Amino acid sequence: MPWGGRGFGRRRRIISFLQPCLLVLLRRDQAHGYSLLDDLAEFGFDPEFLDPSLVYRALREMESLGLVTSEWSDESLGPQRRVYRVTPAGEEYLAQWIADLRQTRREIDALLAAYDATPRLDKV
Amino acid sequence: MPWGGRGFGRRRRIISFLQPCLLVLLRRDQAHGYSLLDDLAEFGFDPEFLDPSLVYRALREMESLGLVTSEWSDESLGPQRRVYRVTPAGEEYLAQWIADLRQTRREIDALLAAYDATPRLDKV
DNA sequence: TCACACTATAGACTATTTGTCAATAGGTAA
DNA sequence: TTACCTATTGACAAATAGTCTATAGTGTGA
Repeated sequence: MPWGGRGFGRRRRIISFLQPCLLVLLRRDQAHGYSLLDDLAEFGFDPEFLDPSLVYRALREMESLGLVTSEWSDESLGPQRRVYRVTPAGEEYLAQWIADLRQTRREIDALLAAYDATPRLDKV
Repeated sequence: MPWGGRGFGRRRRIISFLQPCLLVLLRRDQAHGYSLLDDLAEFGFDPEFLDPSLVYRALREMESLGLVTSEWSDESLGPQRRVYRVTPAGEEYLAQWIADLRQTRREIDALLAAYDATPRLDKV
């Protein structure tokens, strides 16, 4: 065959928006999953419709990658909390992620510009 | 159970960047899959690494949704081409998609702003 | 005239990511 | 002792993305 499959190669996708948002919040201050659930509203997540398991899963996955660490804390009332904080590796990773998002932003801008440059025929 | 799963609810995801890009290109002028492969470079896709099957699949899926229509054309040399064009429904859908991307852009901006506002401790 | 390259489309399969749903458990207040 | 809020986890299903292979027409050069 001439070239075979190629996919997107090295190209990173636009999403996994949740994880960088969590890292940015944790960078400000260590926190536990349940509180982050509300803090995410800052980035457009509606706490009312965001399933907590998505947040917990994202945190555990980042921990498995060494981007955050956690420890149990029972300083508060109610059930124990797992408190997360960002590691130096997490800082590095986030920096890349941010660079990626800036690129993504440029690509979205390119699409929006192209859209705006071609007026809809039935509206002219 | 108190609330049960909630996911992101109605929230549309950021991706499927490919499909809106294709619609924007087709809105400019009808085209066939293979030529779109190169045109996508405008939006940051590297034609060298973009697997053609992704483009064809996206086009067929959009056709099944009634966003585009296609017809065979053998006006050219070489194998037959399936030429696509946008339907009014596709126009409507794209308009929503664009609105969505503007929102996405705002959310990315919010994240970037939050990131920039919190200097990295070990670099202060 | 055969091999090869290029244009063009399609299908099957895998992997990854997202989203849903249910379970568990400590504490408080009625 | 029931109901409710905080808090975390796991299993599973659905959707999306990515890889690889197959097919086929046409032109070019050995």
